[in-house]
Amino acid sequence: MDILGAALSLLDSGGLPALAMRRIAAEFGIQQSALYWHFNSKQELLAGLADHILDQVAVVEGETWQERITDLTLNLRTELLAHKDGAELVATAFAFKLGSKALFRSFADELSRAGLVSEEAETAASVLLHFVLGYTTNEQQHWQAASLGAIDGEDTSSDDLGRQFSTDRFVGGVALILAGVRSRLCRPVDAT
Amino acid sequence: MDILGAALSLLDSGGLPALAMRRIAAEFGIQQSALYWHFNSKQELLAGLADHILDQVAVVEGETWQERITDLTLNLRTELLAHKDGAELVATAFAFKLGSKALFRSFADELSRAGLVSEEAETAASVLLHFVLGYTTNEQQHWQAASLGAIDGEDTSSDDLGRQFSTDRFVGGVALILAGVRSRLCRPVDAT
DNA sequence: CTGTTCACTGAACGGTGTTCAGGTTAGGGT
DNA sequence: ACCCTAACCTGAACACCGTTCAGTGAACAG
Repeated sequence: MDILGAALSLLDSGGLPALAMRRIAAEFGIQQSALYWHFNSKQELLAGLADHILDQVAVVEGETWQERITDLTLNLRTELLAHKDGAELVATAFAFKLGSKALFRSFADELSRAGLVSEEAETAASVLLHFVLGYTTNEQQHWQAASLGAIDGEDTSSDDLGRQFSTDRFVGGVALILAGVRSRLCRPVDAT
Repeated sequence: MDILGAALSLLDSGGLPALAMRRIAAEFGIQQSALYWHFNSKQELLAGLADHILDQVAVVEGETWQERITDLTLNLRTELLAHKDGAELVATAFAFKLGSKALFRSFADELSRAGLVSEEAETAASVLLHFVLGYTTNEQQHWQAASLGAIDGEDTSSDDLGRQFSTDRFVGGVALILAGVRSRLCRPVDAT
């Protein structure tokens, strides 16, 4: 299924607007109607592309569970930022189906292993995922809009929103969530 | 500007797909091209509609700051669920511009008043907003898909994802974040 | 030689956001 | 009474979009 490869290179060069069925088909050297033999709809194709991107997130080897989860969020963010409109694509595909449930399980399992009961682990995984996807989507759109405005000569240095997005801000959000997780660990007396 | 009123009633009855420029114009009794005198693009119209929806979130009067913030997230979620595709609309408009920065400030100010330094207050506000928007978007799409499947006779009772969405799950996520916030409050010695 | 499945073509259908030149009203300045 | 300017809107087009469907050819099993 190298159609997704063609779609990915199209995404990298032109962003989400470039992902039209006609363009994907042309990039793959095919007629647009032929795509509907491989995918039932464009939404399914995009979901497949999102999964294909998420498959590339590097696996993580940290000392403590907090390092491992932080690294996982950072790797995820890096992979999303690696493709133009990558965060928005994955975020919408994630909403479409429960999008790459594997990723959700990665977080939930790590949190379970850390000592959370499964329901709280899933809650925390949900909070983490929504933050990573939402924050990174905003961040990426901000940078891309800024680089577009730079061409048009917009003033971007006095942009006080600019300091709102950074790796430090990002890990700050993750750390806040993990602080909440820690408080859930100490409470039960029989923490195995 | 009652165009937004026409658009809102159209959203309530038909969801996001009903928000086509032609349909909005027809509902308002106007030609579609006339909409471009009032808004520069569809995206601006949608952003205005999102703001119009967010203006309706009830103001909150709680005892403690944690009650106030929890109530604020609940009111926000309620307002998003009140309109078909409301959560998705607001989430995408929120990404477009910093969408109703007023809402962000409501959270950040409340957290500042609780005793967080301003940078951490903004981080926590960001985490809260992304969770509310992301979770509610997923939740709404799940219910709407389920009510569509119910017509087609799909089995919805054995859906193990069904238990993933509820008010309790939602406040659980908020509570987890607030637990993280509390841990930030006790750390500085001179917590005023 | 026949039949079936796979992979695809070519052409169309109905819909979309956006643009643009031009028309219509209302109101203020002189 | 005149003109001008601004607000507001029309009508028609433009260039796309996702999706469908009847048909074509190659590969391959019996």
